[in-house]
Amino acid sequence: MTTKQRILDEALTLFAEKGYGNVYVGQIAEAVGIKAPSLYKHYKSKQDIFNAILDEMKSRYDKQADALNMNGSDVNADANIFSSVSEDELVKMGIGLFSYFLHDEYVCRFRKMLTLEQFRDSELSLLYTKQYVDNPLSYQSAMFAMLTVGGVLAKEDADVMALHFYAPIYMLLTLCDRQPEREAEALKILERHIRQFSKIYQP
Amino acid sequence: MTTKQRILDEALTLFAEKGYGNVYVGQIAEAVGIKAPSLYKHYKSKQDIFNAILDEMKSRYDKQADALNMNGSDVNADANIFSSVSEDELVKMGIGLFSYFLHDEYVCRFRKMLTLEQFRDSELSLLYTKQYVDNPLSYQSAMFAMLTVGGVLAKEDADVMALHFYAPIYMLLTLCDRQPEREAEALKILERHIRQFSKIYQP
DNA sequence: GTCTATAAGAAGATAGAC
DNA sequence: GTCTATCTTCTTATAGAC
Repeated sequence: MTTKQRILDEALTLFAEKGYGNVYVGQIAEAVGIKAPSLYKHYKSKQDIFNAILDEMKSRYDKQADALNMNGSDVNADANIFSSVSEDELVKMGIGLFSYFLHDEYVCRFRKMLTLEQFRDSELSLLYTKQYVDNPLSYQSAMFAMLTVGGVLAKEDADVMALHFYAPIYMLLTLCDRQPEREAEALKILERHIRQFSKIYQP
Repeated sequence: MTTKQRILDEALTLFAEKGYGNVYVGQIAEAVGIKAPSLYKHYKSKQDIFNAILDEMKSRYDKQADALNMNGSDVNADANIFSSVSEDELVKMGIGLFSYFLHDEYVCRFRKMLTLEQFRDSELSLLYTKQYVDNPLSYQSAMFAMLTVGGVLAKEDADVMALHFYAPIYMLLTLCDRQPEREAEALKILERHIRQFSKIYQP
């Protein structure tokens, strides 16, 4: 990993913990193992480092969405998979999504950073909403629409089903960002949530 | 309103917008209409202003919980009310909770401030979780437990029912904190959520 | 590319007049 | 209780040697 990349990595860690305004370039430099003035050979300002993190995030986004099948376009291709999903598979899917968002070292730090900066810039507001609200909901809505057509789940409004499925995952995720010690508890209620979801939406 | 109170009020507004570390005492003073050094006749430091906001919030908490019947202890006393709640009343309750949290001028600013400071201090993490996760869930869990016993709703796990009812409200609330322009849209999906919740939990 | 030295300015807080 | 003036420290950023 080059020094230029290490700067982004350490800066993201610090921004996620303290917020942009509470991190000083000297701290980033120290974390990287160089002196503050050396940073300016790689980035022209502190804001430039922040922008580079944002750019890197955007370039990683498509890969991430593909890995989770969450970019929307693949839903129809996955129709065969979804047309026969079982309760256990739904549990696995929900826990997998939760665990990925919570533990992926890059995704997790980036979400925390966005959480702390979300009110300062409308670009960041939109990015947060897209990544953690709109995209998961629209992907899952398409999924539940197919599951209802396939007769796996009751024929109810798929947008609301997605909300019922995903909103608890989202709330527990933000809870664990604040209080990682509550992860085990969150996983338990998460499983109970999905099993009950599966039960109440039986056709 | 005294100058001392006006300082807290303007500081809270600024902290909720920018975060503690991005607000300077001069900005607070300017918002109040005095010069920075004058602040120090009322509070001994910037941190002291923040602590005073936290103290005020704690003292307001009980009144707020009472107003919403959300302090937990009154649930049993409200058994008569809850034993016969209709779908429309459930919608009204959900929208009322959402609108109160979103529009109460004090609650809203305080929640945004906590959002921006939640990772910096475990006291603030606990406070956020208590106010916006644990207390609403435990109150509603008790409510749904009664509604199931009363035969109004299906006899399912009340903790999970509370999660299904409240998590969408929470997610839409944090969405509107970021993007107030989406409130109308949020209210529509919120009503659809509660009507579908009522339907799928029919006994 | 990294360092030391330092400029330039911002920010929190104090002193003391009024 | 508010002000002006000032202190001290912190912070970003640049200059220039190596």
